[in-house]
Amino acid sequence: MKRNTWQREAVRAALDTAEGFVSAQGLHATLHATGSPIGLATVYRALADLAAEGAADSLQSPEGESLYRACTNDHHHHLICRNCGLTVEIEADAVEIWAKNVAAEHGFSQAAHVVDVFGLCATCAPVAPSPGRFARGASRP
Amino acid sequence: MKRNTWQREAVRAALDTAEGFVSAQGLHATLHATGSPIGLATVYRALADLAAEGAADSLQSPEGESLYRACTNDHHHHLICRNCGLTVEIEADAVEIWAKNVAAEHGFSQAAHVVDVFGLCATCAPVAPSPGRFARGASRP
DNA sequence: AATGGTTTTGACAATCATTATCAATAAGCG
DNA sequence: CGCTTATTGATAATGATTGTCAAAACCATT
Repeated sequence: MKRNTWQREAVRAALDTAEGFVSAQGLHATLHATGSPIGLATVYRALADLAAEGAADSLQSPEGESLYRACTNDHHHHLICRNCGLTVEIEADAVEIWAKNVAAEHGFSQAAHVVDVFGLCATCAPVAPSPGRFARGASRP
Repeated sequence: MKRNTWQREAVRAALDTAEGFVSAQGLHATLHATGSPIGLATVYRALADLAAEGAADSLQSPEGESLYRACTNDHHHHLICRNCGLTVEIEADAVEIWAKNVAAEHGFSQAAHVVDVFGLCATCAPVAPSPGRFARGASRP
């Protein structure tokens, strides 16, 4: 049976509050900063559960960290500033269809896709390109 | 000055030979298996160099491992079997344009994108879904 | 072919995110 | 309230990747 604990609620609340994507480590740090004594392992578990039940979605930053964000439950992709982490949700029906088709054309089933765009947002574009949390090169366009 | 060493050639050759994407660890294991005494750190460095100079492209498996593949130097994306690692190169001009546009529309510059489709290939679809090297859920479609 | 200045290598330690362990705790049912 | 069992959390373990640094290799030059 699944039980409701204040820890899980805390993680869910912190996720809802967070702007853009956050790492499990970052979320744990945030929670601690607000006085919550929640354990790190618990944050990982709660995030994994939320992602599994569709209440959060996850992606990997180019450095390989897993990032999570509260999910509005409809499918979308993300435009992420590689300097400040600002995230914009983008809808892309065209891409959805394309992904499904291209998989089918090659005999693939159960297709999942990773479609995310990293760049510099209008605010960060002028500043020095200090490699922030979202730096290392993805597959080059 | 950049120097040519047999180690770098070995990595390049092993990459060319490999089917689909391989991890640095895997490539190192393969090289050892064929008798090469190359060091693990060297494989990492060689792969990073190859990726930096555009001779290889890299992506992250859903588990967060960095995977590399010899690059044919024109830009494309990948359709990857999450069970056996079979990789199909796919071209997607439409997606290229879409990514560029969506970034521009939101004031983003220097856009890079991560567009890869994971699924089960025709061969693996029937077999039991044993979670192979490419298992954990990406952003759900 | 020998020399010398630099780059590269490789064994190993260090780092860092994530997962496993397992006794102690707390949820929810009766 | 008491019992059963899922959950927590401190810590150890894991596993990929990167840093360190002396020794070896590369290559232009002599």
